[in-house]
Amino acid sequence: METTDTKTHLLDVAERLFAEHGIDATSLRTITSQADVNLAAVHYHFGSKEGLFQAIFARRLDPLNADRLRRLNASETAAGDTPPPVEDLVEAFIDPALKRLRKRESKHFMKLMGRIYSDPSEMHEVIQTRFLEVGRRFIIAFGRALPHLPHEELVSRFKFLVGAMVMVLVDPFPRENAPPTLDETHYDLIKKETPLNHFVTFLSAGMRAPCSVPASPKTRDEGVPS
Amino acid sequence: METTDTKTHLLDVAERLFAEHGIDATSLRTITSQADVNLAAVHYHFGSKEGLFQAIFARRLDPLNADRLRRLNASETAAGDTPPPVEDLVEAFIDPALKRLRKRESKHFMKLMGRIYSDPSEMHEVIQTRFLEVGRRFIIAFGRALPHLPHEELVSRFKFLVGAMVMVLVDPFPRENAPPTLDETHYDLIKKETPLNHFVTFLSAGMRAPCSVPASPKTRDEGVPS
DNA sequence: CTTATATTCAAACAGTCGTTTGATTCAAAC
DNA sequence: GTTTGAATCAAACGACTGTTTGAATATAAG
Repeated sequence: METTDTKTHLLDVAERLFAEHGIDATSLRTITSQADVNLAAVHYHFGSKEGLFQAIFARRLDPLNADRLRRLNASETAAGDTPPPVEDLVEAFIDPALKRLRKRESKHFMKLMGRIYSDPSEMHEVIQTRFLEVGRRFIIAFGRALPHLPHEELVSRFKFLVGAMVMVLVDPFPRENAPPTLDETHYDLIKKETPLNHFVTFLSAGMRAPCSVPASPKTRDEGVPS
Repeated sequence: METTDTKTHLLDVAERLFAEHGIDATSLRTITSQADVNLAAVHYHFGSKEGLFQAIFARRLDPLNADRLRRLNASETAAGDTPPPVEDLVEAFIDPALKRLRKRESKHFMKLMGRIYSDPSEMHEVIQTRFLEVGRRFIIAFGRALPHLPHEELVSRFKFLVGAMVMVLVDPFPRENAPPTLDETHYDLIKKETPLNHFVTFLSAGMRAPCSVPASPKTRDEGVPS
């Protein structure tokens, strides 16, 4: 019955190292030595390095997306016939991620997930596939709440929203653009994480903005000024 | 005088491969074979793989940031005593990047830069150092345009802005959440890039949003509600 | 105890990596 | 022509990678 211990221990150590140093830069020997298990244990329990990677995502990503969809459904039923307010949609998408970022258990995974968004490897399409349904559902919901918005601009705005979230996942602390002062260490670090209401306020205002003018006449390609 | 040809050729091929497949996943042998130069040429001209990487950024990042600061200064002098409108600040920050994204010359580099933002390697701090002054200047400018905003929330919002931009740099096309249909290939791909006015509209509205309420009483950490 | 199954282990495999070396080619200077 | 320095080249270096193997060990069943 030590199997489960070895497996979960490997998952924990690997997701932390993957998040901190990247996937390619983390060797199986580093993982297994820090986890105090034999090198071959990875292939015995997960088949390969990519199997280990996929197991990490299978463990955490599905509950995260299920949480998002659950809260989206709750907002929609609570709103009845009318579409739910934009704030609720933003919060239903963002808060499940921020909540996990605050919890020690999923902290490293959320950073890893943020990193994966801008990774081109085959790992990318794995989570992109898992993310597809959630993205589709939220775009539909935002489209109902903002029916005046052209579909193309709606997709752009949802991408901005995801980008803002990813940036916070990768680098959760709203650090000053200067090295931290000494008395900052007295603060509880949890309190310094980007708060949910910052997210909701900013992104809801952006989502609600009127449509862009079809073309900005100034600052075309470059060079010759108009 | 073939030195310059070899050097720039190496830079061009390397920045394309780094952007497409990642830095760790791109070997020097892949680069040199695609560039039709000898393997040792990398170490002769750049000293190491990281030297090559830094040369790629030295070539493109400083002009990009100089462009941003030039436009920021232009907006500030045009506005006189009053702070420039938020739209101009957003555009001064975003447009130099989007402009280069449209140009074939810097297209791959912008994607590479977007990827670096969520990379933890030592490369990250290299560009973070170069980015520091620009970020500081823009945060000051936004703070003048939005004096009612607490500094902490201002920093959060600027991070959202950067995150939205990075997401677009990494994945420039506002693709549907479905595989592209056949007739999409008839469109000019340039026309499908995320337009600047989508950016400015969304991010200016988010920047201008009123301050968040200090704490959202609902949905605290989890479990026990306060 | 014996058998069978699941797990761990040390050791090696074949391959790739960034880097270095030393000879060779090339172009301009004298 | 000779010399000098920069530039290119094939070849190898040692280290590290993910993966595989087969024996050793533990655990539980018959």
